[in-house]
Amino acid sequence: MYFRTPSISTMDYQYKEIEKKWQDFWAENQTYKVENNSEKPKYYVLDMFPYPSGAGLHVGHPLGYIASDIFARYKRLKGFNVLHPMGYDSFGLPAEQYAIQTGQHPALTTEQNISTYRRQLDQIGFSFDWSREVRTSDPEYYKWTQWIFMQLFNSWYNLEAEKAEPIEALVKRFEVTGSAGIKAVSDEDVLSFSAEEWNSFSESQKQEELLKYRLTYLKESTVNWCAALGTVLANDEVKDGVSERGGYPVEQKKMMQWSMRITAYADRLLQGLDTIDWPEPLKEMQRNWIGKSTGASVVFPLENGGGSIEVFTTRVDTIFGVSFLVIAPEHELVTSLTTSEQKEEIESYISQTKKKSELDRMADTKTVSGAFTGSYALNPLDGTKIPVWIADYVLAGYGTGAVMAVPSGDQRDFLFAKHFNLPIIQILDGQQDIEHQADPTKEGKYINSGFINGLTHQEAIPALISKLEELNAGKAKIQYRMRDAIFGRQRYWGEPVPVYFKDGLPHLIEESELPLLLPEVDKYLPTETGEPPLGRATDWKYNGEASYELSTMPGWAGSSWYWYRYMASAEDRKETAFAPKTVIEYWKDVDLYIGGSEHATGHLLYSRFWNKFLKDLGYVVEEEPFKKLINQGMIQGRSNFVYRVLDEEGKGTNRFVSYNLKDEYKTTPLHVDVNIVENDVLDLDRFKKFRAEFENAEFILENGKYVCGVEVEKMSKSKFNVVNPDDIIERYGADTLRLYEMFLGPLEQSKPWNTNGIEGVFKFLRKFWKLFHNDKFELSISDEEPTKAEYKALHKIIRKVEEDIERFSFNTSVSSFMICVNELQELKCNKRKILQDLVIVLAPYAPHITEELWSLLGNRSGALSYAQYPKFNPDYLVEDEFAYPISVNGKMRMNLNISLTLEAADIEKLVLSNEDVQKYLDGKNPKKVVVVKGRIVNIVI
RNA sequence: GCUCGGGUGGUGGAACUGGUAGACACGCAGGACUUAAAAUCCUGUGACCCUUAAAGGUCGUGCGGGUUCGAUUCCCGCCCCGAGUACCA
Repeated sequence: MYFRTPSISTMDYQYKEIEKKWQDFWAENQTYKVENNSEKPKYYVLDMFPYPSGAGLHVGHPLGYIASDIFARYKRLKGFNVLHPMGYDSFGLPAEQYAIQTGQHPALTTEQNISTYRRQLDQIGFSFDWSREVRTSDPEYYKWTQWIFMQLFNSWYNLEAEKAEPIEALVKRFEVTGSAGIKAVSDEDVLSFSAEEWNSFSESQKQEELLKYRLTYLKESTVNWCAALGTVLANDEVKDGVSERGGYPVEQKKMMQWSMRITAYADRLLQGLDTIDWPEPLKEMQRNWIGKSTGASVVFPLENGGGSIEVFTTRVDTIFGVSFLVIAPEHELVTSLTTSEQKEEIESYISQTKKKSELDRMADTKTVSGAFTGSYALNPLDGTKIPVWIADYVLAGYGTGAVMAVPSGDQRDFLFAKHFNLPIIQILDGQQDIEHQADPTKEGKYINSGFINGLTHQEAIPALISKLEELNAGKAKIQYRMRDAIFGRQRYWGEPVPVYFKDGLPHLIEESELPLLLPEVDKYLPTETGEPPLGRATDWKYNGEASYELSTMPGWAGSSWYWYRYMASAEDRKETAFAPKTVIEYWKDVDLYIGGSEHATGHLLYSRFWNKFLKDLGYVVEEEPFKKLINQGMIQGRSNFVYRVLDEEGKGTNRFVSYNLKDEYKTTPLHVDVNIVENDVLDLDRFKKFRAEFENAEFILENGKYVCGVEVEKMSKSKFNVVNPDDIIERYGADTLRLYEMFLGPLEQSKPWNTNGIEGVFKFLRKFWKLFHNDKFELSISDEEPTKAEYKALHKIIRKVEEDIERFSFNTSVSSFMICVNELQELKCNKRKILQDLVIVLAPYAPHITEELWSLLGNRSGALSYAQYPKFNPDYLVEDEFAYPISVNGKMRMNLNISLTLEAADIEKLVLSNEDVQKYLDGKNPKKVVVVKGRIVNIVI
């Protein structure tokens, strides 16, 4: 027997002292500092880093971090060299909005917010290697974000090689063979020129042309302009026609903007999804966002010569069913197509459309509207005259902004044709009921369709494509929904773009001049002339003369490569690369990434894009950055309500009625701070202090208690339902918080925060503590050989936790820990051979209490984190008997203990001869007896 | 509308490949200890029926069907909730 006197252990479980002690120990001893060279296999566990907001962490934020920390700690025990870093996505709008209101520099608020976050994170006992922290707003970091921007500027996408290449390679080809034979992803308006012509271009002509090929480029394009935020927004930052942050209106506006040629990677981004282990809904969202459709582009010549309308269609086989063309009201040909008779009608329709906001236009998809231009196009295959209409159901931004309308096959075209009385032509004998609705079928043989009459869908498509190619009137085409990403923001708190302007053309600054620091400004608002805030910086010129780009980079810039910066240790960061090549070759990619699904089409798509680009240039080694990804569910708020009694006039009194009695009164519900409610029972004294007006409140109680109402809502201050992890830790400790967040349910499911069950988890830890101590709370450990039952309890949990962690089922291991401790308590087990292994198994979940017990057991402090996970021995679980459930006609009737050495035939005999079974048989012979060894017996009568 | 999740006790949830539905925990009820309270421990707890009790029976995983010796799990049809997306030609 071991006894230990003074110190923490002579008392009940003292989580506060224990947790403080070990958090300090880990920090002082740099327990979780990772080396970049190791004999061990690597494992990279990454969390989506937070934006450090002023509100601090609430109880929902750490959910994913706890899961990833358990995983990281588990992998260490399993002998992996684990990279588990944390940092801050510290550029962003809220700090800047705050700066605008208060004049305080965003760097300052950001710094303060970060220290709050850090304090809160440290309290939870994460095993992060803080020596590798990154902050996207740190010049030492954004230097490399700017550097990557420069690489993009200096690259083009070669479709033959299917990868990005240095722009010099393109220049060389222009110099030797001109533009002929170049297959590149570029703007549409690229010039055709010979080598001689290229060589005779002026420098600025050359630069202008190259800009059309660069992977980041400046171009006049239609952007989402948000006046309230004073900036453009990317498509993924606009939701339902309003800004995602703040919900301000967004309008379409033409502006000169930096863009990223992400469309060059559309197909690789799509293909890559098949190679990574991500949640299916997330992959689906990315597929939809990329929106690949295979079809054909067809050119319809105009009747009066001079020009044509190009359309994109996925059903070129329906071309003989086209009875009109529709172009978007914004289409560039609208003016020239409009005849003088139709001018008034068209103009009134366009002004009508403009008045409709984006939101109305999306909401109202039922009403059919449009106007006839007065002009006709010709079907390129048979010369049929086809009227050209405009309508707002055709979007300017997709395809060519023009469609060929086939009313018999497309419901929208059908409605339009019915409304304006246009012909509906059947094209397949398989189409049904086209008097009443369109039938998009591909079944049957073509009719009314010229040379494809009698063909099937399969046969018609290639025949049409080759015919169209022959006539020079169309070709097969693949269309993507995804657009190039706008990359500039007219804001202050972001990375400056390392570009200056000379003769109206952009030029990169020298690499040696990085980082281009964010200049000081007097105010964080646009200038009087409407330029972005950087326009306020005085004397901010390149070489004292040339203007810098005044936009800054968008929020996603810094987060599109940060996982590589973590690979670089503090020493590595002195080197001249974002991370040393050897280090990137060691860590390669992220093995497990945990974060929210809200980043599906933003961060996760841009990161994959930049990763592929960096790989093309040879800076990184993997095509996909995040091998496995898990979405943690959202933790919603759980609001509590009190019910204020109303008097006859409907005015609020100072009486409050308990939830189940409220229907007997006229009441109005009132949010009450969830922190003064426990298990939905209101703490009356604290309620009286909650607000001055409640000081003399009276209560109508049920069973002596005031029961509150409950509703699930978003966690927010105004609903008084925010639960701060600090409060939970104060009351129960970090280990309880960690276990409880996992115990709440499956990681990926969204669920409301509800502290109702937290006591059970806390009790479990106290029981666990007691296993090591006697009634006087003195350490009491036995070196005796454990019994079979004790070994069995231990080895059950060893295996269970392994299985659970590998499938990210953290909630079920917590239950199993409880079962194990209950069993050991029952067995009064205090044997070292059992408890020490149990300490290791529990360590990833509850690192503080286990460290304390580990050292109380006489082990070296801190060594627990790198201990060896106990080896599961199935021998301990072997049973010689099993209580077979005996079913009769599928209904479980009883259990019979039968030796597991018996085979099916013997079991059957044994069961049928049993007295109780005989009762069910009632003298009859069973029709069939199913025996599954070790599982079940089913008797069919 | 389309796509993807999900419907299990009073509550959170468990049941991993078709094999004892409701583990574990909360809550609730009763009891022990205590002058008392807290803490702790013990017992019970899906619904209904029968019974003094022991025991027993019927129903039961959103609804309706199917496959199977056996279905929360597989198949078909429907209802409800949540998320994403939306005139994408």
